[in-house]
Amino acid sequence: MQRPQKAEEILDVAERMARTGGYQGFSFRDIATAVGVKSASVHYHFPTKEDLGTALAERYTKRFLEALGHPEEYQSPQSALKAYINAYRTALVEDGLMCLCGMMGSEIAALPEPVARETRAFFEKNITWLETALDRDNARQRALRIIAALEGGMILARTLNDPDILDQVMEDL
Amino acid sequence: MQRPQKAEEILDVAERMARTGGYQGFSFRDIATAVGVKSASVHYHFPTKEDLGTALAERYTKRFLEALGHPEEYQSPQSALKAYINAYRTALVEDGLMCLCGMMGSEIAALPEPVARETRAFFEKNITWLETALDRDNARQRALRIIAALEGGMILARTLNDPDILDQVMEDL
DNA sequence: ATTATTTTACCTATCGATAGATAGTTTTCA
DNA sequence: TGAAAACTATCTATCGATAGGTAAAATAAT
Repeated sequence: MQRPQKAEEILDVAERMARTGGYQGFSFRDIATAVGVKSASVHYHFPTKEDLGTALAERYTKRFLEALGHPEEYQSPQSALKAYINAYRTALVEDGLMCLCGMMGSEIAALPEPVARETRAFFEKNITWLETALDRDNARQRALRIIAALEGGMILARTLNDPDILDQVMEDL
Repeated sequence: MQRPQKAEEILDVAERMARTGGYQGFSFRDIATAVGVKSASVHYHFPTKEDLGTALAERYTKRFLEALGHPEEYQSPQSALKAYINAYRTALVEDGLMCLCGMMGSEIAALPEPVARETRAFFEKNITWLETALDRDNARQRALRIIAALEGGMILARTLNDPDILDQVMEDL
């Protein structure tokens, strides 16, 4: 069930492109060139763009949640929240990129259904993670607020070219 | 200096497309078809896509701020904020579309510089508007938080197909 | 030898953009 | 006033580049 190494390489390149220009921001040709193969080889691993987009969102969601671990394992809701916010900060500062699903979420009405479904799944799972981590009244509302602030904060920080904005937005939230 | 009627029609159609699929989400051909002319005629009014994208962001920003009016004219910071939030809710619920500049902001690294500049201007002007409206300590930070919550809230509301999410995110903020 | 992978070579459709032409309108000026 | 010139807005036709996608042949790995 594990993916061939080349397929992972393709996903790596495609993810960077998608987190820069969205679903329409990557092409088989450009990916192939960056990986050092022909575009037909990309089609071999991911027959259609829909397949590639779906795999992209799936892997992104899986990695994101795995990096966080289980919310119950944190010592306090505060430390879990801190880790959650830090995951976004890392994406923004170290990768210098948007959140893949924030990107594709804003394009949701233009996505093929399977890609849209997987994008939705990212947010649903994130909401659940935060609800569990926060564990008190209005947990869902608080989860929504945190995710919205992070996604919007990333847009602001990147657009205005000031990574500190993300921290300013999240301070004491 | 006023734009021909046809040019406005082109911008109307292009805006709807851009607010669905981003900067790469509209094409001269699709716009032309929707307006009922040939793509060469769209190029006549807007020579390059860069020109069209810039005009799109400019007009969007102008209309958005004009609809809000001057922040000093509101009776209280609360009522100004309420009006500001309502502008986003209208965009989401009535138009059923993302904020144009939230959309393009997430794509910022993939935009031609003039389009990126105009997108930045939207947020700078919005921050200034809110800073004036709020008028107290930490006004900039509060402005950033409000805009981030609204842009992120729109993404969540649209992705999860639940307009109420925007209100839940903004409640008492 | 068989399977997994990649390549060559191509297809159709669309992209942004341009050239050249043509009516219709507006402006200039003798 | 009326002819000449310029401008507006559109068209047809085409460009080179790129999009996603496919079939068949070649190569690599087991």
